[in-house]
Amino acid sequence: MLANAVPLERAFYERPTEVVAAALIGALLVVEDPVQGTLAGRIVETEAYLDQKDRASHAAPGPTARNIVMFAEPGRSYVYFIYGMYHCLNVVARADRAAGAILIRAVEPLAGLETMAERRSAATRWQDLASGPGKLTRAFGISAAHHDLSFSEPPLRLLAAPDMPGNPVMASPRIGIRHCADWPLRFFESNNPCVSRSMLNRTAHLLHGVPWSPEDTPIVRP
DNA sequence: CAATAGATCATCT
DNA sequence: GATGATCTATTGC
Repeated sequence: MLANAVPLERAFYERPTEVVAAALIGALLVVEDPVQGTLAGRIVETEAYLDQKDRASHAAPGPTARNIVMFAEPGRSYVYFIYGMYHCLNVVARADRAAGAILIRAVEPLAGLETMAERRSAATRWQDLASGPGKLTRAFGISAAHHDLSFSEPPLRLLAAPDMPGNPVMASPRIGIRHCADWPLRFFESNNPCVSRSMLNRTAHLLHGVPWSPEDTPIVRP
């Protein structure tokens, strides 16, 4: 599967952030570990973080030392450290020259499961090796060393979704934020056991056509 | 099941 | 000095 997979090209990332976030569902994340070899997973959950009008986004205050890559070249990584303990992996993407990034929240492990299991001893089933943004970076060994790298060459690669049947994509509010908590910018594959938390008890809906964006505005904005 | 506490630090006010 | 795009263990129904 990995042998025939094609890297995502620049045009893929140069679209509205929420469109790219939805389109990443089903794509393959591949990380070359210098010691353990190839680790791979199929993306099953993402969240879009927009520009200054999105108060939940790191880009909201405008460019700073930490978030500057969100304003820079699409198709590169934005890795940050949070809660004194975890790293989060983002993909820079947007249509204009504003800012935007997509948090990779969960993947379905495909290769390197033994390495992931060693690093994620708390996981009791393979579906939970990377079923959350912090779990994923721990399983894949992603750290600050992976910040601001291209996704088009090792050690970080994003490959187009293989021509495989996948379940429908759904949208819901983002998780773990205070501001703009109603914006439906979380995307996940329905009925996939590798999606983080429970998708129940949350208002999720099937994604028809392009994802919602703030300009559409039926949602109550703070 | 659901709710909560604690770990732990880079970043920004 | 407070905050946070989290995870895990533990407690209580």
